[in-house]
Amino acid sequence: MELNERKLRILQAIISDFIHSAEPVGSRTISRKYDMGVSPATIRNEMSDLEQMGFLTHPHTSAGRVPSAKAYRLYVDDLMERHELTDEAKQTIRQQLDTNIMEFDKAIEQATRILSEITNLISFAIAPTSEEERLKYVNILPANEDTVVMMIMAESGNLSNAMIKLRVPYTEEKLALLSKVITYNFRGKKLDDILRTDIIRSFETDIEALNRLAEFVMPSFLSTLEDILNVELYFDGLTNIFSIPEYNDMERAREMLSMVNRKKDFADILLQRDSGTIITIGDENDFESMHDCSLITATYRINGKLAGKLGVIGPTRMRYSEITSVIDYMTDYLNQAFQISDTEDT
Amino acid sequence: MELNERKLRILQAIISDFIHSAEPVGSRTISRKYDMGVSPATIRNEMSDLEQMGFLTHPHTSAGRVPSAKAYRLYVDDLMERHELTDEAKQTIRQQLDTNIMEFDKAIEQATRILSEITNLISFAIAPTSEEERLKYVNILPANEDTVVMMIMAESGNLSNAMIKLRVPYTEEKLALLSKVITYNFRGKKLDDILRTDIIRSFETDIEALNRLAEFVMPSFLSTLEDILNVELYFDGLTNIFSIPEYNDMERAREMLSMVNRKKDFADILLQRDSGTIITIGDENDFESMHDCSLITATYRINGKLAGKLGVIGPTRMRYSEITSVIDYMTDYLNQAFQISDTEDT
DNA sequence: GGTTAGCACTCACTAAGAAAGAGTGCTAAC
DNA sequence: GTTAGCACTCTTTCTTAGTGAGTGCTAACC
Repeated sequence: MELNERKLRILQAIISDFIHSAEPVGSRTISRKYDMGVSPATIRNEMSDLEQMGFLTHPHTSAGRVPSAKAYRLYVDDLMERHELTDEAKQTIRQQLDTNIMEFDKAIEQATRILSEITNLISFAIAPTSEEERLKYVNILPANEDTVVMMIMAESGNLSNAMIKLRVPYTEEKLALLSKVITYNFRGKKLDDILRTDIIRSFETDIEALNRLAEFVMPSFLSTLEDILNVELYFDGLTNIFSIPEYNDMERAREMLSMVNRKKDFADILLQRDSGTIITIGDENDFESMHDCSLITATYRINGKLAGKLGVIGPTRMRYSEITSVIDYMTDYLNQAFQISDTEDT
Repeated sequence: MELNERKLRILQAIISDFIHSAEPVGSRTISRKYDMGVSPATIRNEMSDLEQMGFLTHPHTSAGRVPSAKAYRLYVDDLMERHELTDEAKQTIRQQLDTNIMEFDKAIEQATRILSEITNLISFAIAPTSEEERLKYVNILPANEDTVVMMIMAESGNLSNAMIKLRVPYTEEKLALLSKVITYNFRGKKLDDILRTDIIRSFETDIEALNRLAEFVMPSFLSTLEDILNVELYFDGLTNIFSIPEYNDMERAREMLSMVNRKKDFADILLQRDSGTIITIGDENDFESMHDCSLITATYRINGKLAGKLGVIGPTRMRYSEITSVIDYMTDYLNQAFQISDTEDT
């Protein structure tokens, strides 16, 4: 059977109606609202064809039609019009994502927040995977009498701190010296590799007092490196679930949130996805538990290299067009903002 | 009417049964499970008295009894036995809260997580209010070619970073100098006061190049100070709401989460509370929307001065005894861990 | 041959009624 | 003061019937 012009128009009408109403769409609704120029009966015939072709389903005999994953796929690939963000929308995003005063992890967190606010879905972001991450320098500074703070800077600009409680006295000079020694030893090495070396052996200085300090500092150094390497996962808009009709059922809402709560698993799902803006709809998702969700992710880059992901998860019925536009705009913006050789002039 | 021995025993039985079952408790249940030595009829009479005294209510004529806020108050003040944490429980908490390698804000965040896991309720913490917070030093370090990172250390050990994108070239020496100048200018001053001064005027150096750098740095400096002063609010265990029978009703679950989502308001509620371990039950809470919740908060201190709060929110039916023990143990531990003159030897 | 009106049919949803079960409240006897 | 007995209340669950939205089929129409 052929997917002719009229069938496409009807399908499109059904999809956009359903996306907004969340109610199965009947033939009369279409003929009334979308001015097809044919009677409901004709539309019914077409709908019946579309159903046979796998684009529509029936919750039950006497209900209207609901788009299938296949229909959304067609819609996303061919039918939907590209949504252009208004200038105000763009400006709001830029303002709230003011990257001049943010480290990128804060910016990502903020992006997640904005995204859930705009889309009314659950949004998430995963920080860049940093297997290639290399150490830039370490800096140890005094905090209190018996506490120091260690800053670890990675080449990408990824930054992490640790407070370390020392059991030995220190002076600022010694800290500075120790920082230099550690930096000298490990600069330019992959964090991953540093973690794998037998650090206690590889690290040796002839200065006794420094070694004593290092004894306290090294464990924190390692665990902080681990922290940096751990993929950080951000979520926002979890309570939006209450305004999504698909999750009016307590059981489904719980299921959704518990899926999102198994952060390790969810991070794996994200890490496995290809780069670029990817939409997976319903059973296109590899995981059983996501068979009636859609997932949209896009990749952002820090300095053109490290890549993280930003996206939303929700019911298959979602406003794909607007949402992808927002996500794309945000990732574009982040890419620019965290480009190392950003030489634009303002 | 007098609250005699037997009435108290019955009340206690009802409360502990209801705390675990979440079902209205009938006279037969009490006589069967708690071996009162009297018949259900007698217990019914006593229950009727207790109801008249305001300790019990009736969802409807033919249901069992449910403790009122007044009953929980009595229970919390007089009836409940102090719950002693097991050594394993204590050890688990200590292990997970390993403060040797954490700044206090991470520790607080972690504490919130542990608390919700143990209690199966929604837990929260508010970072110390820092009106008295004073600047210790500022340190600006290179990050990338055109980006630097500014570290602001407060006297309490509160630490904050900002990445700053410069539009002018810099050298490490200049950054170090600028750090020193800023530190020199503002060291020991209240963050609050620094924010209020006309910073551009008050801050002047005769070195032209430095001024140019400062131009880019100062806005970030200020906004980071603001960040530190903003009370940070942590939540965890939000999805626990699905396993609490009181929130089986979608509407109530949403209400609960939306209350907790209005972070500003919720922070205000917390800030208004007295210090120490405070339990407010049902309509003892000032806010209408919290009239069927109980709130338990405890105060922790950083360096004996700055005080934040840690606690849980849930239905009035909660395991007060265990929960307060856990919270108290955690705050005690935090107090010790972040005591400035901690001289214990291990 | 495509289009349409007409109509029987399906199925979710709602309301109303009936039956069951848990628990109270009262009374009268112990 | 305590208890057994029993009527009564109210929720919960299960039926049953009615309603309405929407389909699917057929026969007529252009």
